[in-house]
Amino acid sequence: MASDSQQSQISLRPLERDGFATRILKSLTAYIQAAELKAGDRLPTERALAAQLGVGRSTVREALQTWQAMGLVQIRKGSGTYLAQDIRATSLHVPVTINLEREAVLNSLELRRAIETDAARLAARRGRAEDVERIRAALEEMEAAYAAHGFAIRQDRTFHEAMFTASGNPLYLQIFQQIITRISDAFNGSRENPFVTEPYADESQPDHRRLYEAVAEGDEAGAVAAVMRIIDFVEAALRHDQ
Amino acid sequence: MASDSQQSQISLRPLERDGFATRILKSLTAYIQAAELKAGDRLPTERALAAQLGVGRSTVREALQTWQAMGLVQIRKGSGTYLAQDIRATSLHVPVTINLEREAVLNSLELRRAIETDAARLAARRGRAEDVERIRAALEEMEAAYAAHGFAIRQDRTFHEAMFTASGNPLYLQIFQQIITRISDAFNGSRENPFVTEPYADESQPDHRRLYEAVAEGDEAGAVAAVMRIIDFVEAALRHDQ
DNA sequence: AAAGGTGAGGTGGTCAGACCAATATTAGGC
DNA sequence: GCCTAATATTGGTCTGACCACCTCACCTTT
Repeated sequence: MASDSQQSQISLRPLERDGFATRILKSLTAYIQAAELKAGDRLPTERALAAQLGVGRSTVREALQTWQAMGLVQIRKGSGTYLAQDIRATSLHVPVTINLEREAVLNSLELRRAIETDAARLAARRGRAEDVERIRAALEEMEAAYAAHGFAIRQDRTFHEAMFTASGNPLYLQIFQQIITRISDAFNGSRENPFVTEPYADESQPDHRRLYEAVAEGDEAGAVAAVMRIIDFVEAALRHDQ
Repeated sequence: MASDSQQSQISLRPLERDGFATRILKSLTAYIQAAELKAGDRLPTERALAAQLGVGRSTVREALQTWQAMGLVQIRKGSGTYLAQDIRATSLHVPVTINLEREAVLNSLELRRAIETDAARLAARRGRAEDVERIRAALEEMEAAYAAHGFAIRQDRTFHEAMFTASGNPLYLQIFQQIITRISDAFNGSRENPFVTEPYADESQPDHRRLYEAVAEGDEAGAVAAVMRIIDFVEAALRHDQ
């Protein structure tokens, strides 16, 4: 019986006899590394891949389709297949399914608060000059855009991305970019006016500057507090809007 | 000039003329909902889908391949295609790419600390009897398994999943299941002995019980503290092991 | 010389039909 | 009744064809 429990716990499954698709992707990964292809570069054509790999074109297509689903490549009809990310052999690709219930945006905001406060704290603790400089640049662009047009959605996103980058934990940036913003986009995409949070922007604008200053000065508590206030504003805007 | 900047900000792109694949998936989603198919159920055969949708079989295959990449279906040669998740029309599927550098596990632990402390706090605040009961059941199973075999990896995971469920924010559970544990698995898979944290398990065992008690009593601070100690042990084990 | 229009070739998108390999089902023998 | 072998079903792959779209060089027009 003890051995039974053990069997079900020890991961004993290095079998996985992959189909062609998996092998093609491995081969392609090796090729991409060897050829030093970067994001944006074009891959060989489907016909060329099929010929060089010695498989049918439909098989190549299914493999590439898989990569597209994982966001690794972008297939453009009539043009070619392009790398969408820098690919390394050690990359792990996981699909995440999110049920867009009514509270999905508020839930994502809760998640954002949890990770962004920590990210701000880490950023203030590290205080790398290079990171601080990038945050400052993003901040000034955001303030300029806001002064000019009254909104600065893209610049705001860039600012927070710089924050997450400065935390030194790439997972934070990934979750922000690939989960939180996508939920937000999906939510905004189904509404008439996507600029839900704009009327509140001028209230949170000063806090963005305080956040930058706190990070620059290594003030962890101040950075966390600034993030809390910023997210409070977003949350208030959302609740008011719903 | 102002209009230029505005153009680049306002999202003016509701075009996206999807290929067949996307339309097939939409149609399939509707069918699955209408037929009330649940996870584990078998989908119609590729040939049947092609005939009913009026498209070629290869097109159906590419669409299903996409779903498999997203983890929605499992395709079994010679048997059929099976639903791997309950699918709703409102589900959002995002691919997340993680670079498994050396520090990926420590990074994932940092992420886990950020979201699990918040999840524990929320769980203690809500204190739903049903959730508390499930946590208790998982705790007792874990303690029993640990007393019997000296390890309880699966039960430990179930316990924490019950915690995340009790938080009321499904995003937390998803990130734990689909990102954190997969990073951990990928890391363990490449090592001789996957039970890295086991020698430390008996130290963190009491804290699991304290975490349960804090949640049951609505003690938010106590729950957060217990999570912190648990993750401290895991982190210590990791650092010691590396 | 610069702007806009045109056409040929390249590339992904789709289809049909065929055969293979793994699995599931059925029919047969004990 | 149970095990086994023949058969049917289903996904996996290949081929070759045609279409729709994009690119880009070439040409016309201004």
